[in-house]
Amino acid sequence: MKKALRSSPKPVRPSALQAESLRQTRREHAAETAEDYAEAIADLAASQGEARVVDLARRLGVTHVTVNRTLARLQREGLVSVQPYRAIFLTPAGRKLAEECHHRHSVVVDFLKSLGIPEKTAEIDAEGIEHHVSPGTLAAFAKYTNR
Amino acid sequence: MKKALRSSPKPVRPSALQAESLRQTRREHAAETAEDYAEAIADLAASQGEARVVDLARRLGVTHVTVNRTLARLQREGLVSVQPYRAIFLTPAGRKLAEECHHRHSVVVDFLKSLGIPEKTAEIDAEGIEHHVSPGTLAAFAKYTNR
DNA sequence: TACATAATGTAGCTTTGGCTACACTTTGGC
DNA sequence: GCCAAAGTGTAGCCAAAGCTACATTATGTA
Repeated sequence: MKKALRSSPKPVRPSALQAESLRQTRREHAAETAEDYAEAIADLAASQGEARVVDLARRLGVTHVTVNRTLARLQREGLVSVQPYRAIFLTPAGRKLAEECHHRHSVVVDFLKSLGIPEKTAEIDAEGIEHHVSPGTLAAFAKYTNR
Repeated sequence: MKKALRSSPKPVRPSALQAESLRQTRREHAAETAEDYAEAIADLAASQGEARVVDLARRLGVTHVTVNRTLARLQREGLVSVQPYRAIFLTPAGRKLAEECHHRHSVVVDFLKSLGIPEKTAEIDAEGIEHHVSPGTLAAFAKYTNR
């Protein structure tokens, strides 16, 4: 084998770190859906009294079928409580998650706006960014916003 | 139906905007993998002369099987060129993507570090954030870093 | 040159999250 | 109280991205 060319034992850059970062990013991904749902359910409950499947579907931009199946998973995971043809409720764990998400979302949006980014762009980018912000980075964002 | 409670025609918050944001975030998601692969291949080619499946697997933190199947997709999409048992090459489109990603990654990492976030955290968070940063936000990041 | 080992490829499974099409419940209004 | 329409549920399809187990190819070295 051409040792010099193929898989040198100690690569120039710490690929192990990058691999771990990417692995973490991927792991987070399943949780992102849960966060979006929790936040949407909390919002709907606050603004309309209860969250229904159609409302969630509209809100999340998917069909009611996808909402249904995802809710089943979230129930397995103990975040929501669903009964056929009834409104959707967050469990205490789900409520906690929703609150954390809402807070994180606000911090990210405010931070982006304080950088001079227009509201609409800030909202769109925050939706993607918020799930990947570590506590330390979130704190730095908050600190900058209130500087 | 309880009109007041269920799916009021004009919700308080612009849920259509949120739905669109989320839809966009999801759409981007398939592209994230492509970006990670393009960047990794370019990096490996630069540092080791060529990119091989095992190197990519190590780098991305997945098995060689996953790398293989993903490469097949990226070839369908015209980003890489692969031949059995041969090194992996980026097409011009793939190279362009890799350069953009590398640039975006650098900007995000430098920005986070300039906020006082430690290098390691900055790297990890950037890996998740970089795929969701719009051009406008990226420009704002760069401007802040060089302020 | 032969062969052991590393690299690569393939088969087939899983989960997640999309979808359409169709079936069944609820419910508001007549 | 009926019934159409809205809401909800189910069946079954797809693609992406992960995996293990096994088969095949390349290649450095003895």
